[in-house]
Amino acid sequence: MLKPIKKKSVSDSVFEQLRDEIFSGAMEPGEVVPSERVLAEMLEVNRGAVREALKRLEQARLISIQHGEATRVLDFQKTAGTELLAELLMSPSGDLKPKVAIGVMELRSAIGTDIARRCAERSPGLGEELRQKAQEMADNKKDLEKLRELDMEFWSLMVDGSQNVAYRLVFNSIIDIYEKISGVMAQVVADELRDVEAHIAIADAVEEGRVDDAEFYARDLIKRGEETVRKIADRIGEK
Amino acid sequence: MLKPIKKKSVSDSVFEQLRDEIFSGAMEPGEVVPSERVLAEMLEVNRGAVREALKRLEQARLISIQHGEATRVLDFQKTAGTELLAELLMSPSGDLKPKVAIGVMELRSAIGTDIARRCAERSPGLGEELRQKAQEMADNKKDLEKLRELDMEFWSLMVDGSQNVAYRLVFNSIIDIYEKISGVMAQVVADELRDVEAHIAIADAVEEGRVDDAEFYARDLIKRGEETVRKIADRIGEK
DNA sequence: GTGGTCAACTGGTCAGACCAGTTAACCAGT
DNA sequence: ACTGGTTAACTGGTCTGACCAGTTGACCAC
Repeated sequence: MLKPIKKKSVSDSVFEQLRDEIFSGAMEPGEVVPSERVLAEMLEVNRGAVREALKRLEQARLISIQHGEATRVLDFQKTAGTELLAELLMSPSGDLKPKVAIGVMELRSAIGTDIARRCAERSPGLGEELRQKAQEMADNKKDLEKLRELDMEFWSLMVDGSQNVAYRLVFNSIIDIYEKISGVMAQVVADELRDVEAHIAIADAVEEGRVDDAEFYARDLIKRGEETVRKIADRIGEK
Repeated sequence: MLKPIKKKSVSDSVFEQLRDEIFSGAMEPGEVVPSERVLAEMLEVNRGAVREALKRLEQARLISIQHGEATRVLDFQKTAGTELLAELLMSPSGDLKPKVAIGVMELRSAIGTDIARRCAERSPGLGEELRQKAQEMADNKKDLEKLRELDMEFWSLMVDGSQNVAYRLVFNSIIDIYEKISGVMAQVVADELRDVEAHIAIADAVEEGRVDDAEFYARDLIKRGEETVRKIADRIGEK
């Protein structure tokens, strides 16, 4: 199928180039970034475009800008938020970093279990809607990509039910990853996607406010993807 | 003590103003943002300053910009990452939103326990350093602010030890909150800060690779702050 | 040594022009 | 009635070139 063409503006390119330099370690924390005028000259673009890119890098906590002083690279590992996870997961060449991938799956497990618990605690009324979503999954058992979408919606409901904005924001960053590498992801969590019974079990537990059960079923479900990723990473590590 | 003066640039002001409009709901998801030229005129600033602010909002996933089309407000609850937690926690007037605060503490609990476990699993060598940090805490039992800093360093070591970038990024966002409201925070987690024994117990568990113990002690330690915040929030809710 | 001055950086702001993509209304031609 | 081309009026994207405003360090006078 045809897809919309991604346009890249000049400031986007500047942003990406500097971001990759920082992620790759070519520009180290504390190092000074060339001045805006110099950067503009080096990249053969307007200073305004450079400034826009620098503002974005600053917003992403990758650099520190101070009027009058030189702009410096920050240690993004100590300052950035989860919104950078997806970009961090992918090396500039396009393949995934195994260690980061494992980390993401662990994060997913850590919050996923508590999301289920809080949802059961605070929003038992969502049980019915959750079960419907699970039923939809049962009706689409063959289309892995569709399943992935439905599973995402299932969990999105749960996150809403947990009534926790912090979880919501972390969830957003994880979903961001899912959508950027949906093909790989659907494979990795295929086991989870196909287990409609587990989804229903969670829905029932939520509906009846059985917080421990909701957490238990969620943990049991989520851990599979984590283990799959770990196995794949190990295999890559052996090479 | 004297503090450095915070300077605010024009584009910062534009950014904050629009961000608050979005956070407060005054600008709803899907709504169109006035065009750059109009915004510049309304705010009586240069268009370049407006563009820089819009680029930052775009990076923060609060708006969507498309060449030729109108710029639109996104549903930040469905797109933003954890870097916005601190800003989201504080209402424009300056006080804290109880519901968000509870959410942050739950997130802290969810990842904190697994951080301890992974640290014990992957970096038992850190045990000694952790114990030293705990000892430092014992030496500064009276200075709550100092304790808070040391506790932060203790946990930062643990996050390093967990060898999980995803946890690191979430941790960064939480620390960001700690530092923006350090006074309040030190009070809320005072119980945790003063319990040096618990910190040492975790350090020992890490050193000997006792993953379950590390997790258990961490959970026991962290849950106190969570409960404190919940109590305070309940008290506010009663009013 | 203290404090003033100045030049040479840095980033911040600005006005005004033009390029480029999107949309909708209009207008052929089929 | 539909298709496709044209045009005008938006939108954001890029650019030039200027000036304002902090920071630093070298230099100088007291």
